[in-house]
Amino acid sequence: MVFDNKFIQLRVEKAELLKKEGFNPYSNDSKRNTTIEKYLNVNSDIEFKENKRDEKRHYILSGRIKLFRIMGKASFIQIEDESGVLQVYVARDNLPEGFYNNIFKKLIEVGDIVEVAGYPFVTGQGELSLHADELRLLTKAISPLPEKFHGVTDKEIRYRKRYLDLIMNADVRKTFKIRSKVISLTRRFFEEKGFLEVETPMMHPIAGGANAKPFVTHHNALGIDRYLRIAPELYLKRLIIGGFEAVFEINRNFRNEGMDATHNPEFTSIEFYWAYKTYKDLIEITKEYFKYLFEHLNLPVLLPYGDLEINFEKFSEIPLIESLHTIGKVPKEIVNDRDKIVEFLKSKNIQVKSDLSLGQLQGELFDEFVEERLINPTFITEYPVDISPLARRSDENPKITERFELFIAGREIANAFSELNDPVDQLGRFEAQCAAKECGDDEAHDMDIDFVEALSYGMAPTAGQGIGIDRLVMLLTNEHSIRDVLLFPAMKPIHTEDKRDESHTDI
RNA sequence: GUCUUGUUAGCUCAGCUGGUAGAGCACGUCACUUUUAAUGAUGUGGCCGAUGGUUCGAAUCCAUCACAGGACACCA
Repeated sequence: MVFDNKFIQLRVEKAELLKKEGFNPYSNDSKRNTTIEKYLNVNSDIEFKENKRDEKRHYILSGRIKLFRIMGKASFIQIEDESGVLQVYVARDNLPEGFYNNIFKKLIEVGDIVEVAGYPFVTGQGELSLHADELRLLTKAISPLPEKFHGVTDKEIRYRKRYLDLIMNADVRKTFKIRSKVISLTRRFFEEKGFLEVETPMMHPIAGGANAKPFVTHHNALGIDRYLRIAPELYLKRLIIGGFEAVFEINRNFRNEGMDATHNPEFTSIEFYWAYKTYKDLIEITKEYFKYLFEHLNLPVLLPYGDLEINFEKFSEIPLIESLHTIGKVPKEIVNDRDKIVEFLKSKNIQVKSDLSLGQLQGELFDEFVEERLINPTFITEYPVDISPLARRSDENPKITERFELFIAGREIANAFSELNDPVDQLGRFEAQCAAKECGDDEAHDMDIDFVEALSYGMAPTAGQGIGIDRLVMLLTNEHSIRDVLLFPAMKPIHTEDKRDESHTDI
């Protein structure tokens, strides 16, 4: 049974007793007329009043009981609502005859949600409190809360029962409020710039726009498989072709890959596309975007992140090949020589597939020696074309693309480029990806002939960018696991899924 | 996927080289009308993650599994 725990049984009995006494343990008639935060602000003058109280003021507040201190004929309880914590003084003689001894002390406890009415006063210890003349149970909690001092610290419980984590840990609520603000500010920033928010499909016939393994689902009516999207890119570009000149989408992507501190199977990104612009313009708007976030979130430009301090006034820009030498300390003479790179990697005990191209090997060098050293915001530019199947070639050097990735605290935060709009080139790149797939690269792009056809109608020169919102929020909230910025991170089921699998077959 | 650490009361945690399972909080009972994790007294509470094995005897040793944390690998 779900409720066979003895502590729960006791509480269920209390709920029954309350019903017998004529009190609904789940009443639906809250009369709350202010929040705790407002109450504390409005009554901050009470300490200067005579007797440190004002019996003429009267408020009704609600919240969950977090602490319960009974001292004979009077008690202090602490209640918490979304806005804050309030101490309430509850004395026998201020309540109806018998209520304090028989109901309050016996049947109401930590975890319950109550409504209190009374006037403001300041205690001998100097805490602005509420002097209650009425106390009512709104909701009985039949499961006891975790320990009042340590709370829940077990990560497994915190992620699986996020509601408990939120009840017990005020900072967790704060983190998710910041997350919400980041998304709201992001939306506002791009709207103010004239971008149009759009929604493109989450179920794709071809999983394109990134290199990743997709989740597969099935459409019964059509009898066909669909892929949960790994990126919205190819749809957003179709909209640019259609004549929208600035679009963005903030939404979930799904990638069927491993889970760790920076990867969750579903994650949120913003992608935006801007016609008649280049990746150079994106560097500028990205700097502006960060400035906007920092101003509106009141964050210091020298942002602490773990042991690091990141300077958000110090954005720098460096081409990938150059960074290999200047930041990664890879000998200058080898970075453009395929064989020498292979030899170098071997000497460092790094295993790579034998058939990698020069561009791919340069990417390996970057991942290995440069990425983790990029602490202050750094735009790495001019990516090799072989690792950028959707980016426009540089006019000066067809081997590299007009692309950048933004790295902060050793992590990729954004990926952007001037978009490839030559349909013939795009077709060729898809074909190369397909060849790679034949050779065992199961994350290479699939051919999307419909997209190539769309391009053939002409896409204005366009720049586009994706930003990982989860990792951005991690950075801004000083969290080091993606699970701490996702309300409900993916977790393995506790019980075996045998039954589920059986029922699955007859769909 | 590999390595590593953990899983004991509702929660936070002890439990040594194997010998009848412990504390604090919470809960029950009693006392207490200005406390701040209130306090004092007293009591209840456990399939020691699961399954096997070794042993006269296992929370403890061994193996397998499950879940979680960390590191690495994979992953642009």
